[in-house]
Amino acid sequence: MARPKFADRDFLDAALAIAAERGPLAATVGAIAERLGAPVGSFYHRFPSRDVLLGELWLRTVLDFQQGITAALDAGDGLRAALHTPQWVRTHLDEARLLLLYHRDDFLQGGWPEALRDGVAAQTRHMESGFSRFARLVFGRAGRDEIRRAQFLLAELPVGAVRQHLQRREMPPPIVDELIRITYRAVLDDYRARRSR
Amino acid sequence: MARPKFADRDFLDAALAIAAERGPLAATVGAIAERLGAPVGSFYHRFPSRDVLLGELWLRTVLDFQQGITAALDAGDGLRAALHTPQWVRTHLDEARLLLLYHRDDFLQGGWPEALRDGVAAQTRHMESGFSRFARLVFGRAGRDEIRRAQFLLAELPVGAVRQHLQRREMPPPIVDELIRITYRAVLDDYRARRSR
DNA sequence: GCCGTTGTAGAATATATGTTCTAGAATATA
DNA sequence: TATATTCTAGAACATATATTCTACAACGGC
Repeated sequence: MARPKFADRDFLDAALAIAAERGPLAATVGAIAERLGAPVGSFYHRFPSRDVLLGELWLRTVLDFQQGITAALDAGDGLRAALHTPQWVRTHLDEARLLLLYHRDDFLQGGWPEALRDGVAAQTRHMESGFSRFARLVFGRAGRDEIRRAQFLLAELPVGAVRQHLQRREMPPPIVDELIRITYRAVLDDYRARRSR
Repeated sequence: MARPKFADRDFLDAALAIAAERGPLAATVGAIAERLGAPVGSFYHRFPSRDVLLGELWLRTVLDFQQGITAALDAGDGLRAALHTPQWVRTHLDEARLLLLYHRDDFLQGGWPEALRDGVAAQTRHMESGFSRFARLVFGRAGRDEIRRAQFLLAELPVGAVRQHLQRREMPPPIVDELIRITYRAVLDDYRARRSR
């Protein structure tokens, strides 16, 4: 066989760099190949379509991100799970821009490629089970209200607090963690107060 | 002059409907004209470019949104300002999707058209002065830390809490306002506790 | 050393989309 | 009524981009 000059990973990494810099739309097949010094033919030798490449990029990124949250939940530490987002963002600025500044579907021209459907569905399930676990961990049960609060503490709050810094391509300052801590405690206290009434 | 069949507003509204439904990318000149039953020639008779149309759409929407926050600040009611987002979202679902689910620049192909630069700069200033006013209102001063907290309470928190509902095209339920209230109070209390130490 | 396989290389193709151009209809004003 | 102006109408054009196609180079096994 011929000596491969480029690996799958190279294309994924190039796409990540471009997407983090100028948005996922800028990650065209031409731009990716050019950044790598590769011909577009080589691209299509590895990936059946641009959608598959970007889909895989999104998936590998979100899985890496979720791993930290899952680990915190395994350790029974809800606050650490909520603080994982700013932490992860600090060590994965490019990936974080990709993941937290855009929607899943902004990456794709068509819908999700058949080959990735299962992966995306599994990711969704994993995320939802994370919310349930969190709810049970900190609220003691996982009813509708508890899950909604879990989504808030685990996702909306940390992502919201981090967004403006991602947009400026800067690391989230400590005040971000502080705001998350304050809110985390307040929502828990409120829940307990409500229960005991 | 010939009888106009279409007004500027018609094109803006058509673009809004399409963008709210399928994202700003789907608001192509062709799609907008088709939705209106207008020829593309008529489009370019009114707007010098697609970027100008989408830029104007974004501007008119954000100005409408900000008005409610400004009114609340005028009335000296910080909590109402923070709760304005879910309120406004409930009565402006399409506009809210446009504004809160996408970035300013996702609308445009090129940069901001010269004609809109001033408007955007004015909007930015208005927003920043809103944060300052809020900081002074609820914290008593507008230093770096107070402004950061203001951004959190006025923008990141409410927008974050509302996002998942926008994505599902549903009205934010009351729990959203509840979470905002809880967090609002907690951040204020924390600030006062910190000051008195 | 020959051949099939794997990959590089980049030209060619198809399509989508923003923009311009040409033609003609409707209306106000003279 | 004649004419300039404002629009409608949609074909024509340019460009960007995903994808396919053809040619060839490197390497492993025979």
